[in-house]
Amino acid sequence: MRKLKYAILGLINRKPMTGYDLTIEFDKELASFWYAKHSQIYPELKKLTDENLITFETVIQGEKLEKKVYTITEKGKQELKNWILRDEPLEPTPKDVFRLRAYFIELMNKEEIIQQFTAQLEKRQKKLAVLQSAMENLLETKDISNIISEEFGDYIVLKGAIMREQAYIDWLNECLAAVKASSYKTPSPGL
Amino acid sequence: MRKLKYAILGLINRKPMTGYDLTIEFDKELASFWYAKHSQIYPELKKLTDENLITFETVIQGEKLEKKVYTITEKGKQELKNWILRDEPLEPTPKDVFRLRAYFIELMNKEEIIQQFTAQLEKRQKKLAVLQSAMENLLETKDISNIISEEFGDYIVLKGAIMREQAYIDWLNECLAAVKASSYKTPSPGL
DNA sequence: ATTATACATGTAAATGTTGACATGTTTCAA
DNA sequence: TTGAAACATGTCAACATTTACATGTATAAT
Repeated sequence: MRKLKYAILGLINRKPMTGYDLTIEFDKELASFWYAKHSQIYPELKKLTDENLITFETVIQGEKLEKKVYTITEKGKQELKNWILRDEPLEPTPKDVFRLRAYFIELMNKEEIIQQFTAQLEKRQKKLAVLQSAMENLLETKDISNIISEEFGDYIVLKGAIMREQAYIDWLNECLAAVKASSYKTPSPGL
Repeated sequence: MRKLKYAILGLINRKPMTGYDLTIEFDKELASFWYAKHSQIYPELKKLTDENLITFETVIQGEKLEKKVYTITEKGKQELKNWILRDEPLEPTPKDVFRLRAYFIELMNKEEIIQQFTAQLEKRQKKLAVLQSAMENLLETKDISNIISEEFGDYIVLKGAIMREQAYIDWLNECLAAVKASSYKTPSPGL
């Protein structure tokens, strides 16, 4: 599968980067659809170098701090272009711990259900707000008129992330409304 | 983390099951938010048994086929109830290979983009249709009026899956509309 | 009768991922 | 000037997950 391979190849293809830059990029720009820890990135960079898909140049930062700036090779570009056009079957739906808890709703009483769903809703709303302000910023600073551009790629995945979060929030609100409307009364313990 | 532990505990809490039953359950009922292969399930059942969270009874099916029917213990129920009320921070957004490809849109030309997004749209629409017919069936066969019930749990996660797929489809349609409306012309090769 | 499919349970090697350990430099603010 | 935060690169053990290997029974249709 080697998905991390293509995530890294795609990023380095955009512009030469260090392992540290990749780590930041995964945390910031790709966070809404991919992530990787530095402990996974550095070994993968070594592997890609061994496979001649990337090369690096050691650059001295300041007095003595060495960093490795990686650049994609022709071979790397070919593999990347080959991957991007592959038509693969739909992945299994990703795991979601909150939905797993929601499925086992029979283990909670009405108050606990409302508490759980409300807490989740608040977290999701905060996340949505962050995405929306990122979108405002993107629209102010980037030109997305050319669909064959990194900027348009940035735009559509952010748009997708906002729509996904909104749908999650809509679902949580629907669940909360149904639960609150329910006449089921939690038996008072000890009465 | 041991998330599979709680998925299994929750299912066995609903009713006693074999490892095979769990495998089917993950593939069918839980597919929209969890999954596990039998090669992961059997060792986990062994572990949960060692931890006294479940016990099993060997049942003979037909002449000699042995199956192990697992039942949750009191200790298992306690751990499950404890887990369901835990308030944990939002998980990182799940990885999504299609969004990763979409992000690197600059690697495709207009025709390729339309082809990729259309193919994805068709797959998602088929998936949505499956979910919608599952919902029709659920509403016909199950009573979801009691919110503290397995049936209501089944209902809300299915509702959530439908809303999530619809949002994905809406996003794909928006992307396709933007791409098709774009005046950017792919340079004809060789002219 | 035979055969395909579903039922049933496991293990082992490889791969993917996380969390902790380990080390050192540079920059900026107090 | 000193201390915190950011910059920078790595390894290792443990855990999670997949793929392949491995075996056998029961049932239903042909």
